[in-house]
Amino acid sequence: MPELPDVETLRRYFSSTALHQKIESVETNSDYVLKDITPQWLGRKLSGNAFSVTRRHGKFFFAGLEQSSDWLLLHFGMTGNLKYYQDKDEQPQHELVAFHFDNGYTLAYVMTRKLGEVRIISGVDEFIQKRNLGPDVCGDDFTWDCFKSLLHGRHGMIKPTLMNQSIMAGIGNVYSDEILYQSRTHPKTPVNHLTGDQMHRIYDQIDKVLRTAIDHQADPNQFPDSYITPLRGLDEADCPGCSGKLAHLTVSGRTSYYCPDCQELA
DNA sequence: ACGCTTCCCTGGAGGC
DNA sequence: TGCCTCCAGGGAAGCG
Repeated sequence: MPELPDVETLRRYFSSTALHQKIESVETNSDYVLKDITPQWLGRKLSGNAFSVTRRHGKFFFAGLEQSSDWLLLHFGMTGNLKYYQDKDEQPQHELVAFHFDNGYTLAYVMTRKLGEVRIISGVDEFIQKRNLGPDVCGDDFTWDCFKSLLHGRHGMIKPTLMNQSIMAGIGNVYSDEILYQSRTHPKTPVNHLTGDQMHRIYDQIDKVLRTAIDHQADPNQFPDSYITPLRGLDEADCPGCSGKLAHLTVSGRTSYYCPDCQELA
């Protein structure tokens, strides 16, 4: 479920392992995830070069190159991961693309369900514009005033609004549930029915929940006891905040976990 | 403008 | 054991 905290954790992993090493070759085991490029072209673009810097916007990861203005773009879909390894017997299953470095190590782009994306792009800001991505919800420009104006005039339900990457970038199904649980808001609340206080709670919890998740390497098992993310998928789990049970419903085609008592629909 | 459905993909779970 | 169906979830596309 790579959402913002997962991708940020992967970005840090990439930065701590794969920077400033000469890329010897690039091996593509499934070209399904390659968009607009061939394995040969990907290899030609990267071989002999080195990654020098990383960026993230929402759920998109970018690695800049030392001797070129191009960027490698990775999107991790629902099941994407990275693994840096040396021995061949450590090679992960479902390694779709392998970046081989001249120090003998390999960085693997791993994904069971192939709903990911690998591209070479010429500019990050240009890509963000072209994809029509909203501001990154952990970015400096995602202020309270910004959040207010993004919601202004909208009539849709709050959960799909938080998940809409062209309104704001980074929140997916799992973390929208946590943010709404922590701010005691029903996922189906129409945006124009939110009170000012409720909106402020949601804004505060976007920051709090995502930073808490990043601080714990996006591992739900390490999240605070007051969080419901670790309880996803359990049947009739106890609500951490009241004596009731958690429930789930479908909102715009996705399963939403919530507490019917703590998150009443106004 | 918004929500709903369908599709993409694959592995794990549950029913028969 | 094996087959079938459903589900997970990010995102795009098409429809009403």
